[in-house]
Amino acid sequence: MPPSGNRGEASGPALSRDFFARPAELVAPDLVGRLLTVDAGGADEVRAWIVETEAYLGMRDPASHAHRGPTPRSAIMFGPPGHLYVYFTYGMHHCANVVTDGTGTAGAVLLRAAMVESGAKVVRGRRRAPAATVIADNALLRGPGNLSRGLGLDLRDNGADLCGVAGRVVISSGRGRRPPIAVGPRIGIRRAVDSPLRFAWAGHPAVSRPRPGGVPRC
DNA sequence: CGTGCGATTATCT
DNA sequence: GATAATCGCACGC
Repeated sequence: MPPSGNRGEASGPALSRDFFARPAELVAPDLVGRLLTVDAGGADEVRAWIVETEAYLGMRDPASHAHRGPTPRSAIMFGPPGHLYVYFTYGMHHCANVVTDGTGTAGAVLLRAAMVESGAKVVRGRRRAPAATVIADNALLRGPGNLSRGLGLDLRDNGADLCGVAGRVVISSGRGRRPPIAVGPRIGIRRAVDSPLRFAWAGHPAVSRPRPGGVPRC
């Protein structure tokens, strides 16, 4: 149960479209520490702090789905910033991205992990764990597949506007200091494996493994 | 601590 | 027909 009436204002204003209209490698670290809200005000509301992201640089990035130009799948990344790009992979997982850069220039930030702030019960209901297994709060939204599953994001959310008035998904600025950021190479890709485009909240227990470089152990 | 593997299907060549 | 921005479990050091 939410402890007390912590309304949306405590998380700061929603990020504007201008925030996303920058190169993905700048937006990605800037999204770490922001608050993600899904289904605000509804019975399934979930709020979570973004703790890990990766930047995909469009046509100049061999690892980006947009590398070879627009296709039916990648077209959304060439559109206006501040929208969701959700894709299905490995026959069973969805991954959620935020579209960046200006209209006509492809770019995206993959949301890799988040820490549940409220709505953990809703998330547990979506994660299918083996019977008698309890998933720790830290692990509920750890990994891009688990994050999308736990937040209920799938292909129906592809193209959703993050900056609209009544959108299902909103990212707000948060309050207080920016968290310390650790940087490392991206995970699970076959090409451009060495580019340091993975960004994480340094030392945060909800970050997926392996932890990016320079993070103090424990 | 690390590496390896199978599950399962939308998307691309 | 091949691939894949994953996950969780198995196994070895």
